[in-house]
Amino acid sequence: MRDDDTKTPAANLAMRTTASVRDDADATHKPRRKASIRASNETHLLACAEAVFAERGFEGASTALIAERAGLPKANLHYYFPTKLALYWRVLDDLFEEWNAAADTFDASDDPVVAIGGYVRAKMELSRRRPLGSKVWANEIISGATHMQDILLKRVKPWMESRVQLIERWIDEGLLAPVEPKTLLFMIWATTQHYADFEAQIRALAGKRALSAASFEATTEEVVKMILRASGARSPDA
Amino acid sequence: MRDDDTKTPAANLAMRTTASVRDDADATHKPRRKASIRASNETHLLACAEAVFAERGFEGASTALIAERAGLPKANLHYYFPTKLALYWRVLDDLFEEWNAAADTFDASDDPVVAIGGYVRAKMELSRRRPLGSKVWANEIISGATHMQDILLKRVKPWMESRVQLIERWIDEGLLAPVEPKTLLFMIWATTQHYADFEAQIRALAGKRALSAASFEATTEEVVKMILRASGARSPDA
DNA sequence: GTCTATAAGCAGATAGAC
DNA sequence: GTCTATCTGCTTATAGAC
Repeated sequence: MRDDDTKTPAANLAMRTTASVRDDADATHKPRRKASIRASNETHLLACAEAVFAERGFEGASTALIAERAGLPKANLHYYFPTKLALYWRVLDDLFEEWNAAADTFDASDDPVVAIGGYVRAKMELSRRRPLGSKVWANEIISGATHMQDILLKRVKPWMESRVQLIERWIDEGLLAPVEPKTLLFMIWATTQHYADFEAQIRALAGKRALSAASFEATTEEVVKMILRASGARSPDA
Repeated sequence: MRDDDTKTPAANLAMRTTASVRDDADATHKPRRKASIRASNETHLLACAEAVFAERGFEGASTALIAERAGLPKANLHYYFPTKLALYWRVLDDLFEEWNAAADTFDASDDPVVAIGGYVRAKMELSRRRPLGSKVWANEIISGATHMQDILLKRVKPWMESRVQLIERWIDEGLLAPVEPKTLLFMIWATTQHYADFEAQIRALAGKRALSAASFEATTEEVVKMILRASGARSPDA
């Protein structure tokens, strides 16, 4: 009944939303309580797993440490997630959902200044709100992205290709400088994710205050300005 | 006699250059041969260690795997490097030396177009030539930079602070847009290192040809152009 | 300087009582 | 659904013959 835990992240995406309500048809209150215990423990374990995978990578993370952080015996972790890999896949799934939500902001407007600016802000906000998730993603890619080929090829690549066409259209319309679209997208990803992934370096070099709420917002606007300048974006004439 | 292997990376920097010639005063040829065997084995082990640390992070890497890649018994690895941590520190040391060499290009000219453009090219070239090293560095920072505090605080921070002053001077002279200097430096690091660290993602999204020599050179010039535009750099009037 | 054998401990995963 | 005890194998590091 927990087959979904052993499938790849991409296969998992389709099934997961229905999983947490599968017992609700039952008449007694026991299944509902069980289901909510399950949901709450799974969520908690996923959050702790995200932190440990971020700090130590997949191979370096131990299920014992994840369970300890969650305040549960290691055997409970294996009750909810049969293998370390299944747990890891669930973490990657959740991260892609957030990535996907931010990606939507790219289509908020036909004005490249609004679209690109909004996307950069969304990615910066994601770095601020969920830096551990960004680190897990980065670790996975650095290690060769072996567990993410499905997500990259079936989800990220199609998104990128259609955004490349949109950028090329903007260039044709004279709303963007003649940039290589992929280079622009990579620059946006690299720069915004840097504030999550390289947090420790920024803290060491620029001091703790560099990551305070007010300072982070100012940095976000700096990044937006620089990316817009780099891309040569201008708003269409009204 | 191998005390240097157990010190921190920063302490190591000062001693290492003299270490490999310490037996040369000896009259017999034996010490020289021994020294060169040592040098060659150490170099080989360091290269293999860099690859394994890049793929799996510090905690995930095993000395057994490093030794196997080097074609040596594990005990030999421990003969040259007493602990896994000592080996890791030596790898980080070597990486910082390369980082430092690239950093020098920033001072090649008083013209911000030449200085910034040259630095971006040097960092891109480093990403192309030694992607594994960049990945080890990234892994270390993502994991909290616990083993790099010395290098960051004593070496990188002073360099950054003096470059920040240089950038502020350029802004005062009207040769750069009024950017936040640190944000510009972080954007340069993030964007250039992305081509090493996120190699697997680029390959999956843009295809293998994206990293061919000709294509990489074209991308480098794209990145240079975009960074220069982002910073609003212009050459001083002659 | 090389390498087999092994110590001491931690990893992922499971059995089975409660 | 929880948790102790345990299996099996891999981890870092060392001993000691050659």
